[in-house]
Amino acid sequence: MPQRDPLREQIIAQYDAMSPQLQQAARYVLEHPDEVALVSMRELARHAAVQPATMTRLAKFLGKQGYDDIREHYVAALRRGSDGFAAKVRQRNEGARASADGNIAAHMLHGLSAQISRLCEPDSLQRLEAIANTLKSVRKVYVLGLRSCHSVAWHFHYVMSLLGDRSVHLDGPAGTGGDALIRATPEDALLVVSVKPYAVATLELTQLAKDKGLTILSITDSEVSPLVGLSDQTIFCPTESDSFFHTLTPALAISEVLCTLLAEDDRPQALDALQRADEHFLSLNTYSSAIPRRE
Amino acid sequence: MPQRDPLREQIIAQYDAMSPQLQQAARYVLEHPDEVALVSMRELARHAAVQPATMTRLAKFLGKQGYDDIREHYVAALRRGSDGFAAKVRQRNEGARASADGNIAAHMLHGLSAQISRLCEPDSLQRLEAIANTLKSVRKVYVLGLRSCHSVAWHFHYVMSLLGDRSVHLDGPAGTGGDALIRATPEDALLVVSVKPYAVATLELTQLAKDKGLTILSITDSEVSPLVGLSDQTIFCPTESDSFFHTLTPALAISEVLCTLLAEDDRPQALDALQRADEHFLSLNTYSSAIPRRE
DNA sequence: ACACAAATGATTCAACTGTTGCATTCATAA
DNA sequence: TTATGAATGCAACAGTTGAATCATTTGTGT
Repeated sequence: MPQRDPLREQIIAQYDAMSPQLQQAARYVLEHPDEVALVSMRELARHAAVQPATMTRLAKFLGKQGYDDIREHYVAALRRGSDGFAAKVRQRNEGARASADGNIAAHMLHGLSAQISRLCEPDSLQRLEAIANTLKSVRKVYVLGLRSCHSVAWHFHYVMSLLGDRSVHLDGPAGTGGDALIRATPEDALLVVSVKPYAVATLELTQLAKDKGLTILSITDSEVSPLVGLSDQTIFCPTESDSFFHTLTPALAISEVLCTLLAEDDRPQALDALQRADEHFLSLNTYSSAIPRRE
Repeated sequence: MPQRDPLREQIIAQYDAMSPQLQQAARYVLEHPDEVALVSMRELARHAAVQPATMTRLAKFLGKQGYDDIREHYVAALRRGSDGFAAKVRQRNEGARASADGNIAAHMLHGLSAQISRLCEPDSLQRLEAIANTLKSVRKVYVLGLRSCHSVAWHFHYVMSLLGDRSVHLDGPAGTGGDALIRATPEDALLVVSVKPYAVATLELTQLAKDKGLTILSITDSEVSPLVGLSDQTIFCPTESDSFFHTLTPALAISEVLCTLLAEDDRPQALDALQRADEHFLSLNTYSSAIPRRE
């Protein structure tokens, strides 16, 4: 499928020699080749969060005479790709063959894609927004997810911790995970993630939080999950997959959507918090090279 | 192949009512739809042997507000067409736009769904299978994912740990995460997950593992990720999302697919391992045994 | 601490974009 | 023929494009 693309290869080859801004521009070009052909340089630069001049400089850096040389390349590629439908038919066939060959991976990915897209049903969206609204209004958010759900809970907490200090992750070594609930009040909420089989510790901690008067929000897998009875609000994530295991990809998607809704609620504050996080990590040398700019 | 194109049909329907010049312009547009998206109006007019103004007039004649409406139509068509794989995605996107009155959640979920479905491209599938094959053949799998990628790495390790003891998670308190590499040998592999911005510690540990002769497999976000140069095999996951944050949902999907491929490789053994895990958890009362009755 | 070079941001400019109003041409009917 | 109205060509427009220039910041070696 990947037709040889000399310019693309050239960009990759010279990438390491570029300045940070040039890298950012180059990376965007690599990831959105069609856009280069379809929009103006300035718009491309805006999307890449880069100065327009940087695109020109990228062209010069690659030895081209100007940005138009780059665009011309991608225009030509797009022309070739779209007109001769021989290429397209070939692509289709390859894809079809791959997925028909009893290819587990393709089948599973299709399934995941469908499950996530099914989360767009009105009912789910409504629940998502409702939970997001509750999360906005509370003082602190305690996040609980054990065993397989740890990844989802942790990720939610991690993103939230970049935005402020309202999130507390209920986890820790030596069974101390629930200790943070000591200071919880009825003005707080517990976001709990659990899918079948439901860990006893999760249910117990949830019950404890409920007794303390916290608002219980849950991400779980079924109407008959034991969490439903304990929760004020619930959103359901599909977990069925081709394999022995439950999938947590839809649950993670839900958690990411929640984070986005929360951040979007107060954009300026979110941007401010992220700015501060950036500076923090910069001074700690946490990340390699440049930290991506946000607009 | 010609998907339903309302504008095209409209042009054909109104063709007979057009003046000769308009017909000439319309004819050229019909026969070279890509050109409309790829070149300027004046150039298009030149190729069609028509006055520039005629193109504007054609747009008005079709009830559009201006030429840009026509161009936008063909740009959109080209965007979708070049995706090749995303015939379904197209429908979804249209649906999303219709139902999304600024609905962030729906838009984001649609995007995630599309990204995952794009992983079904032959190139990605091939990389997935290749990595799975390598993973099958090695002695131990060390799993590394820091910061935002922790969730993916941890989840992979968790699932693998249910299947056997071949997986080692490189994480731990007090910066001891890399210590497990002490006993690593060239017969082992490192599965490393990292997306931009790349944590320095991740790159350093990966380099260390590479020096020790391990096979390096990586899940990362770009051809120009610093991991590419360090890795024997790489699979790419999209990370773009509507929000400030990168999304890790596609990366998690990839990791789950890898787990499935590994488990599927030796079904009986996987089932056996799971059986033993079940018994273990049962004796520990880890999971809530019965789903609570409700009426 | 300093100077120096590279990288980046801001400003400016000529060329080009799509659009519009007006002049010209053309076909047709009286 | 001439009058009439549509179709067409032309020229000028405001806005945008990609590029060049200069000022400022940033990083680096001494």
